[in-house]
Amino acid sequence: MPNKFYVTTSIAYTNAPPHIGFALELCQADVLARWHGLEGDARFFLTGTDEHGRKNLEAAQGADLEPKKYVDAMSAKFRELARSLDISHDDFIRTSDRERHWPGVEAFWRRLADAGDLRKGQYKGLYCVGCEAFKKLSDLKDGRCPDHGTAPEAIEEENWFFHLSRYQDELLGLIEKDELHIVPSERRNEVLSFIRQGLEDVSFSRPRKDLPWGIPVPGDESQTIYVWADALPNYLTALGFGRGDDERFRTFWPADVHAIGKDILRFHAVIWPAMLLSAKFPLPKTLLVHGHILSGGQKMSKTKGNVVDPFALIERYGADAVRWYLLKEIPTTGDGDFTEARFREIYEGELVNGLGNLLSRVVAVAEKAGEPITLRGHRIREEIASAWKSHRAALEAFRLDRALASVFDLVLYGNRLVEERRPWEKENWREALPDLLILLGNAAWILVPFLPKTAREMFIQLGIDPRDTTPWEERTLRPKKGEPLFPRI
RNA sequence: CGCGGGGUGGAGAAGUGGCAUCUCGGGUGUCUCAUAAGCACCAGACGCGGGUUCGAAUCCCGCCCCCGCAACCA
Repeated sequence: MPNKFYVTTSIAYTNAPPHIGFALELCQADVLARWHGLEGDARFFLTGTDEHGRKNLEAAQGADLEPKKYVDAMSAKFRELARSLDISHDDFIRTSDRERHWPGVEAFWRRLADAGDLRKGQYKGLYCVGCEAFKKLSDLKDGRCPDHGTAPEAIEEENWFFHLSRYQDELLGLIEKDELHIVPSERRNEVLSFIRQGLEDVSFSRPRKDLPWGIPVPGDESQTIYVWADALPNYLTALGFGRGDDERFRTFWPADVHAIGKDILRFHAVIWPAMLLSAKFPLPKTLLVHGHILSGGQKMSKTKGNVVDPFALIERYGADAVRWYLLKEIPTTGDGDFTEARFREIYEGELVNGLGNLLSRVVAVAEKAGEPITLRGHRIREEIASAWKSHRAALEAFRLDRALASVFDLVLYGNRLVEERRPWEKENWREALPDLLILLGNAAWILVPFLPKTAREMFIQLGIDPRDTTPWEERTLRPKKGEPLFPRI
């Protein structure tokens, strides 16, 4: 009986085109999914788009499109991003999908209601008439709306509320015991201290007149389900929850990893688990929280003109180069920086001159030997074993950046080995090549979940059949030069 | 005293008590198999001030600076 592994990204909000930050999240989740697949686990990898809400409606109006037409087009761009990044997702859920998403959301809502956790209440907020929207204190400048310069008025409206406060203690206990494991620990601390400050009940609906683009509250057509209760259950609805066919749901829930950004930590670490407790469903096991990608040390913003377009980058350098940068250069759980200059440095230094050139020089010599190479490597067994050991430890700790660094360590070691053994000299190649080929073969295997295309190309050039399970020492390879792994640009 | 992080050579990072590590960039030398790639060596750093200790980047106190959050915005 194989283990199951269910990993998700957050669903991307469609009011703007795909952002490099979402590319990061896709890559992280993809590595975990591919890795578990390789380990023989039954894996399920979900991503998708969050298409309701006021901002989507406004964006559609701004583009002079029907909301549905607008989100169809935007959602397609996110799918396209996943495709061009070689993401291996098994499903793509859309919150506007009335067949696949809505029934589960409604069923989930009813479970919360049945648990006695939904009640009508007064939502108090600061309403800016100019914006026709509620404002947060942090949105205001000197108590005034920055866009209109007017002080918002305090108004109340009737909403459905979720009894979040009821789950405060239970939640605290689960996170303290790491039954809901939050990675990294700084984020866990943040959540714990937030919960200890006391949780308030949270508004789960909006009047339909203010928020017409969304799912109506079951049994109360005057209200629309608000983002938490609409978007978060995507992790369930994609598995078939609420649609009668719930075999996948029974197999894969709870999620093993929700990959999310630090900006939505609270929703995933507090509101979502509380909703699941209320619905009597098991909680996700791990929240993997990544940071933000800055551009030249600054937040990306359209006005600064420093927004990085993932498509242009992939077009120019290839999916694997982008994956390498996002997975290795950006600390998995911290903030990272992105500039094209830095990207080029890494591309040339690590991929062109490092990995690509090493493969190239070893394969070239092996080909010139003019006969198949029988692998009898043994002198580097320790180095290989230690690379795998640190790789695996890093993966298990969700440090994908360090896990990838072990490949680069092998590259550095490989280049030193080439200098030391001088395989291009006739009397040396028989002795030197087996170790070098084994080293590259292992590097390729480590790379499989990270840079799938590159790994495949390495296998081809090395003459390795990835389905072959005989020990390295019993194989004979016929390496053959191909195109450079990473062309100079 | 709202909460949580952080400040290590020119850049990016590792390092929670024992000679400060790695990559990029700079300099010098060198190999010639390779994608004008590789390898070796050199220069260069622990925000500031106290304290604990035989010994502190690491622990404690104070200060300065930066970032995120401060709930209904994904």
